[in-house]
Amino acid sequence: MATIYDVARQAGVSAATVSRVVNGRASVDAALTARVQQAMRDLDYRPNALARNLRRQRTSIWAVIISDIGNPFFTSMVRGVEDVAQGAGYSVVLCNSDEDPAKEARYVAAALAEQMAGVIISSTGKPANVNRLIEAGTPVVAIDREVRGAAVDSVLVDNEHGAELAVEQLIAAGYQRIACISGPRRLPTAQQRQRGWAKALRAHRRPATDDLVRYGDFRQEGGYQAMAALLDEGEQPDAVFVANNLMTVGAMECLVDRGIPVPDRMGVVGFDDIPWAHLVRPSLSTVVQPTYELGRTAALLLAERIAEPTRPPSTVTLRTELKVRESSARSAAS
Amino acid sequence: MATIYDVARQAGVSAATVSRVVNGRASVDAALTARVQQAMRDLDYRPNALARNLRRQRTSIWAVIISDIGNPFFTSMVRGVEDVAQGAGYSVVLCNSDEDPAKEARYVAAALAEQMAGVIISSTGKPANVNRLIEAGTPVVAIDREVRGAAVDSVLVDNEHGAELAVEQLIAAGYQRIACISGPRRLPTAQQRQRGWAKALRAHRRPATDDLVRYGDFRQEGGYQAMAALLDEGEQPDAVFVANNLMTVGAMECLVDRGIPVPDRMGVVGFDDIPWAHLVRPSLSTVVQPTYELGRTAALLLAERIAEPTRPPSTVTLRTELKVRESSARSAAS
DNA sequence: CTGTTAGCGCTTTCAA
DNA sequence: TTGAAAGCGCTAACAG
Repeated sequence: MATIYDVARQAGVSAATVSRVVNGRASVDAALTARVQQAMRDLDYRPNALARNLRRQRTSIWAVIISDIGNPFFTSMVRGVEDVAQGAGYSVVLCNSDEDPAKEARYVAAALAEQMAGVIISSTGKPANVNRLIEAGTPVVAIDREVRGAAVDSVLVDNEHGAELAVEQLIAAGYQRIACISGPRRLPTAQQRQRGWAKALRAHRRPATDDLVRYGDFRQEGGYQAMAALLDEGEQPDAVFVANNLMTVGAMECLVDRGIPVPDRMGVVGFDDIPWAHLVRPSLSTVVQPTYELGRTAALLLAERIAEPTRPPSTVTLRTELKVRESSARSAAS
Repeated sequence: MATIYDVARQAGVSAATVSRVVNGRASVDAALTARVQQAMRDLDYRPNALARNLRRQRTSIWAVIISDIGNPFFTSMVRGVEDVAQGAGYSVVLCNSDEDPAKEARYVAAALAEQMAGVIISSTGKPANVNRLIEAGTPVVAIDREVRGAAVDSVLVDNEHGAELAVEQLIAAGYQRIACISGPRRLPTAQQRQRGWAKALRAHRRPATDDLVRYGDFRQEGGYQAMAALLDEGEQPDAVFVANNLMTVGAMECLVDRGIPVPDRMGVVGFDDIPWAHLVRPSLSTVVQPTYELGRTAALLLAERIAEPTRPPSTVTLRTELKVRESSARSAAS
């Protein structure tokens, strides 16, 4: 690999001049600029970002640490981040923590060691990881999941309200015993959605007892098992609110396997959409989150924090919306 | 951020000794080691990877450049890569080229500038990008998509054979005019799958003419449009082989919208599975790829190439398997 | 406008 | 076993 000195020699100038040309700096003589550019082409010169970053004490890469790359939720979120990042001159790399705090810790350590310019993180729930970033002075924005015990810019959605909407709809459709498949207890999103479920039920004087709740892992398999548990353990719900998209798919799968017709014998509403929700039969009613906007907003916030590191952290909460499809619209009352 | 010199001062040793401790090097006196470790803890010292990498002339990060993070195909592939990488002491970052050669070029440039230890790439089809890596001496492995015009380690699947299996099954089920929704013309995977379709048809003396082929973009929307075109332009196929998973979903969507019953009036087989293929009604028959294994194998190949940079490139081809579900199993002959 | 010089933080000879 | 010193490739003062 050619270095800046090779280029300098070839062009008959100093390394500083090459550096100026590379960085489009102030008035370098046109003739020299041309010579340098020619030399760079001849030598196929590529600046070594490692050296540059070391010297500058900053990089131009953002890390997005997501908790499950298998969740389509993140697909469009990442696009939102990328679009903003690119406009602001940053590259984005994705790190998949797979809901594993240890894996997340490794990526946080890497982001720190590599002096990443900023981090957007959908936390697995360990505030320690986020705090490590903050203490080291790395600009960071929490996305999707609030991080308790860390003063950090955050972009969230109104989880509780979205869950209420979902349950209200099930109630309006005439369902009586509405269960909840919640997520990992440590995750605020799961807690908030479960709380929304309970709140809506209580508002209508319906039971919102523990035996109507099961906890999954936010994966398809977890949804399947939670649904099975609900069915097997004699609670006899006639509807279920599922706190995340992948688990909703799993729950549906279970219902299909058991031959329980949806929505007639079981109403289903899930939190967060899936791109093919309407292809599934019956099509899935879901609480839709503005995923792209979530990513965009987080990126904007990150850019602002980088520009102004000392300003107090802010939280943006985006609205969710209920999309009623077939799975929650019973044709006949029970 | 504390530097190695801060630690050295605090522990009353030289920076070299700290470095030795950090890197677990040869015999450093036990007492000194203890003092250094204490100092590191006191100062919350984290080695600066930029400086280290600059000095060592290598990093411990692999970049995986994928063409569409929205495709579940990549989810499990990435897990395969991560599992091997971690065992070998590397971190993995994901870059989403979004099927855009320009975006891909940017990530290749970044990988080069950041002196990434290796790259696994599902190419958008521009050999130039891959060649840039090879010429710069960066270890690289092509995954899923062969790169023509580049001598590179590759992990592929038997696309042509998988497509043949799919079409054979449609023929066996009694379908007569079997269309093909192929992918971007520039992509070898699309070409190979289309070729497999044609080969199977010819083997049975069936027409495999151009008017039975439409080209999508490997996205859901493209599949929808291609299906619509097939329907609207008077070809009247009674079955369709779709060259990728997302497009299969789009095609199904179109069929639902048009009220065309699958598999009775239209048989469908797609290439590459989706995690919820059996939830869709009718459930989707697909050619299944060993995605996790694909990732694993690519990672293994990359590790080997890093260890032995001069060995000739090798290509590993993995087998596909046909999973027959409802969408290709017509109950009554036409 | 251009070149000289001094590091960024780390590792690695080379001596002691 | 330990330390001093050089230098990875680049940028940013500072002179000229």
